[in-house]
Order: sequence, then structure tokens, then C-alpha cells
Amino acid sequence: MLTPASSATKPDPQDLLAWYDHHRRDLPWRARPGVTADPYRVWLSEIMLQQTTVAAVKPYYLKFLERFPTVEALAEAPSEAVMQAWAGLGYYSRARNLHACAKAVVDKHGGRIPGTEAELLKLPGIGAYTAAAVAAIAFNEKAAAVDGNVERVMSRIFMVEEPLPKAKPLIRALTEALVPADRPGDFAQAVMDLGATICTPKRPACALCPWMVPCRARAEGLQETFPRKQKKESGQLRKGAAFVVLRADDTILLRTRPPQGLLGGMAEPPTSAWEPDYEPSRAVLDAPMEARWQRLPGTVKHVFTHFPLELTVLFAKVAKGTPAPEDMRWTPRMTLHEEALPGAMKKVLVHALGELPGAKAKTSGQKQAKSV
DNA sequence: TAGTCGTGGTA
DNA sequence: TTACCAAGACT
Repeated sequence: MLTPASSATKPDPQDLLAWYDHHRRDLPWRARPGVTADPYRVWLSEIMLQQTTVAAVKPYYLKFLERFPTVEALAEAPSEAVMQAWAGLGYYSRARNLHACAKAVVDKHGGRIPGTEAELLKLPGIGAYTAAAVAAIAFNEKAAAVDGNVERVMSRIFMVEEPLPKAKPLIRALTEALVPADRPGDFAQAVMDLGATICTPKRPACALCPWMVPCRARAEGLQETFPRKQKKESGQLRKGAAFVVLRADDTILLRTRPPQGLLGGMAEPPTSAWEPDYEPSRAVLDAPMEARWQRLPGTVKHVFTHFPLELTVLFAKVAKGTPAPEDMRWTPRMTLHEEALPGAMKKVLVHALGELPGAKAKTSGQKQAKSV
């Protein structure tokens, strides 16, 4: 006789696909039901969606598709245009790798995005998840795309007690065993839709879940406690100074950060080093040029993934014709919105100059630079 | 293997 | 406010 535990039904991929056919999200990068999506669009969307919400990606995806309609167009574009189009989305190495990948596709694959998981994995910016997702969604290869959604769903269905990230190999194996040969792409998207709309991190809507019956965690009432994961501590506060220079011809002093590392390749007003024990009163010593520096009241705060940052802002006006220091440039205040400025640096400029001209007003009153 | 890499939304 | 989270990749 079967015990209750061993008689638990196994999750049936067809049940999930049937749910997906009725409840799939309509997203800009998705083809119509039954139609295989365009590889370029799938790839582009998958890169943008890495660690990024659908809502944040949508406008960027549409803008990219308009500016770079094909992989050839993207490959031929100057890197500044790509970085500028990406500005604000975060994780800027994705943009650099995206561009490098487009060039590789044109140079080594005749402009065709490769159709197998193994070939995709060789391209810059494409890791295990993205390779499987593109292969499955755009080429119908039987590949298991395991992202955060899938990890959450599987860890609950099978009640995986091992914490992430150590449980990754096990979860991948469990997922591979479920991928149906006939609709691997739909299966991948179905699990992600399930994770995004039903099997959410908090308060999952189990009553609506096509896999409620076979879900082990649900049977125990422990669904919200999965996936297990080891928590990491947040980084130490770093402090520094940022220097906003307004020249009499209404231009602002900017520089471009080095291509590698934090905010690589992005634009910024010059700043001091960022250190835990930075002393704001010494900021004038770190200034990029001689000027009558004015220390603005308050600070600009910003939180990166691994550390919080607090910048003191110094402001100065200089005469027309003042030359830019080496490796810096003057940018018209009216075209600041065309620069590849990350969020932290926009906050600095807003703190010193007020709302940036030309910047599309964010949804009314939704966001104000956090200037204390 | 564990740290590095943004940003915006949510409770 | 703090903490966590979101279709990860790279070193």
C-alpha cells in the first residue's frame, strides 16, 4: 500500500501548459500563441530581463527595438549609442556584452543567432539560463531554462530542503526531467509566468495553481518558506564627494568611467574616491579644478547591490572658455538627458541643478531625488 | 566559490 | 525604514 507521501502525484507538464494557454501574459517580446518567436527579440529581452522586472524592461525593450531593429543594426551602432539607450536599466556590463554579442553574431555566425544551447553559451553575456531560454523559446530545443522563478517553483513543488545556491544542480535536474519535448519554449515561459503571477515569493496564490495538488510544500503549508537560501550581509556605507561645475556657456563638466567595474563606461560628474571613512570637509582637496566651490547642503544617497553610497555635492560656476581637465568634457546642460547617466549620477545633477532639462518627467510626483 | 555588478517596487 | 526581491553573468 502506498503511503500518503509516496502516493503524492507528480507534477504534470501538460497541466501547466494548459494553464499557460489560458493565462499567459501578453508581453512585447512574445510571439502569438503557436508561433515561434524571433531569436533577436527573444535574446534582447532575455538579456534585459536578467535580474530586472518586466515593468522596468518594457519601455527599454521597445526603445531598443526601434533604434536597433536587427542584430546587424545593433552590431554596427557605436557603443555610446548602446550605453545611452541602456542608461537607467542597471547592470551595465549587460549592455557591453550585448553589443559584443551582436558583433560576434554578425562576424562569426553570418548575422544569425545560433540555435543551440551549446553554441549560445559561447557568446558574451549569455550564461546557462539565457542559453537555455533562447534555445527553447526561439528554437524549440528541449532545454531547461532555470531562473529565479523556476528555482522557487521547483523548490516548492519538490520541497527542496537544501539552500540556494547549493541546490542549483538538483533543481536543474528536477526541471530537466519535466521539460516536454513538444513545447519546451512554452514550458519555460509557463513556469516563469507561474512564478511571476501565482507562485510568488510572498503569499503565493496556491488556490489558483495548476500544480497545487502535486506541490509538496503546499501540502505541508510551508510554501512561503521555500526556497531555502542563505542570506548575505549588506555592504558597508561608502562616502565621497561629487563635483558639479556649471560653465558660463551653460555646460556641465562630465567624464566617462573606465569600461570595467562599477558603472563601467557610464558618464558622471567627477567624484572623489568612495571610502567608508571619507571626510566630506576634505572634499575641496579632491576637486577636479580650481574654483569657488560651494558645498551644497544635504547629501545624495544611493544603494547599490553590495553597498550603500552617500555623496556630498560641491558646486561651482566657472568662466566661459574654462578648459576641461584631462579626460573630461563640457556637455550642454540642455542635452544632459542624452548622456549615459546612471541613476546615482542623475541624483547628483538634480541635487545641484534641479530637474534635468529634456528629461521625460517621471510619472508625476513618483520620484524625487533622495536629497536629504 | 563567493564577490561584483543597478535599479525600482513592495511589504 | 529596512529588507527583500526581479527572466543572471562574470571572475
